[in-house]
Amino acid sequence: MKPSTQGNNDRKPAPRWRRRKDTRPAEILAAAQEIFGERGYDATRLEDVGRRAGCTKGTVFLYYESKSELFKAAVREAMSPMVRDTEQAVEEHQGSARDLLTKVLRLRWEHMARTRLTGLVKLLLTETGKYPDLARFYNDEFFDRGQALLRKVIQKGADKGEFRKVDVEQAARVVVSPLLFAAVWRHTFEPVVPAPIELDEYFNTSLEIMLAGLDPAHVHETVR
Amino acid sequence: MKPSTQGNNDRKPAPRWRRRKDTRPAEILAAAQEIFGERGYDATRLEDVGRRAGCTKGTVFLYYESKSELFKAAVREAMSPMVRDTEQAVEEHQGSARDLLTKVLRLRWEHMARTRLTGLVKLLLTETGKYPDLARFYNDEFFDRGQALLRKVIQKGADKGEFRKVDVEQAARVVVSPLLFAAVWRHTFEPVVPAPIELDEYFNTSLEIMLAGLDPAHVHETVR
DNA sequence: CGGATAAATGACCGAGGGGTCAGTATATCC
DNA sequence: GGATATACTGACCCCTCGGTCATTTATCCG
Repeated sequence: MKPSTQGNNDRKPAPRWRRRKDTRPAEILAAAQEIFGERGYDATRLEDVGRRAGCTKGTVFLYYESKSELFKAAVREAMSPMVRDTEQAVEEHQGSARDLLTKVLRLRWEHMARTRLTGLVKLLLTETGKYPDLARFYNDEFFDRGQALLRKVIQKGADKGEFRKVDVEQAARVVVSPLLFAAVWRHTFEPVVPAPIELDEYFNTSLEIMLAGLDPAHVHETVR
Repeated sequence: MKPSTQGNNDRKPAPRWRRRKDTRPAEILAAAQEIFGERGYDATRLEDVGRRAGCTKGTVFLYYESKSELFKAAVREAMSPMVRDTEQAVEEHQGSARDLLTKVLRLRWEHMARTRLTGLVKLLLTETGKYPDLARFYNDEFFDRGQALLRKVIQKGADKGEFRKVDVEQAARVVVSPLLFAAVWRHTFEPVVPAPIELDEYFNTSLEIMLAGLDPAHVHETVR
């Protein structure tokens, strides 16, 4: 006798799959976030996403219209908490602009370093080049909001005399670039390079430089 | 009589193509640099490269082994001058470390902002993720050399007391990140966003912040 | 001029993968 | 324990694109 199932009950040969209309979307989304993050947009096969989510490609299409819609959903779900947390932090903050800037950058850093986000941030920065609608989506829904926040913080610091007078818009970009660089680095070069970045050292150094760079104590004329 | 050609000479019906064994490689390389830069690695069709170079896909393969070899050649040709110039600048420099750092960063900036390089730098940072050999190639042949140079400059400044004591390796990364961010930005988001970055403003602001950030005049303790 | 050489072509191959859908297995209801 | 509804499957379609190669055609040379 072929022991088709465990135990004495040979009536339920353990169904090959189950219906879970309500949990599927989340399962698929989680798998998509992982795999998109690991391999990038193009290299992600929907069949693999399905497999990791415990279903088939067909099921993926049952819940998401297309690859690019799935991607957007994955990004949205992963990034929203970060944006929300950061906006809240700015709103509630009492105290120096220095501390606030530190807090905001650190919050972003934590999110990016410790969640599935790393991979997705890198992705957005990079592979969206050939998909203008994805680029626009990311820019409008996330990047711009983040930058607006940073501009606000820097402007506030400048007004209170805690920061130098700088071009606020450009400074906001300068200040995030180390974070973005880290995201790109980790997912592009770290895997092929012997020595990994010491992440916390890197972040702390970048914060040091940024804070010192914005400090008004400076009276050097810097560039000609 | 069928007027096969212009004028009186009906013997040379304008050849459909010409032999140019010696100029083809360069033509193809130039086309490849442009198109890779515009569209990224995957989205680049060798047929399009051929067309822009004035030949067919078949001819491309006559001079380059494969797509990835063509890509490496394109990158090598585009990046070498920058690396060479920068290394030379460091070698020959007399004067303050501040000036040297400024010079090196500005040199890189000029190269990246004004040549076909922008597109390729962005590419390397991004799409190489799924092609480990390309990532390794770029890291070994270019990125590492550039970073070594920056470390040297920063170390020198620290030794002479012109810069603060910082984690040199991390600082070298922080200092380039605005440049890399700009490369990514221009090729990913600028096309889909109304207002472009004011490039020179951006660079100057970033230089300001970096130089001030490394200045030893600072006695704040910055981060806890 | 005409034959030899080889540069260039373009039709072709095959793998890969997004997207579809007829059929099948599971859940539910009576 | 059917009968019905539908979540899920997996084989299939078809297009794209890197890479190949027999054939075509420009050029060289005697």
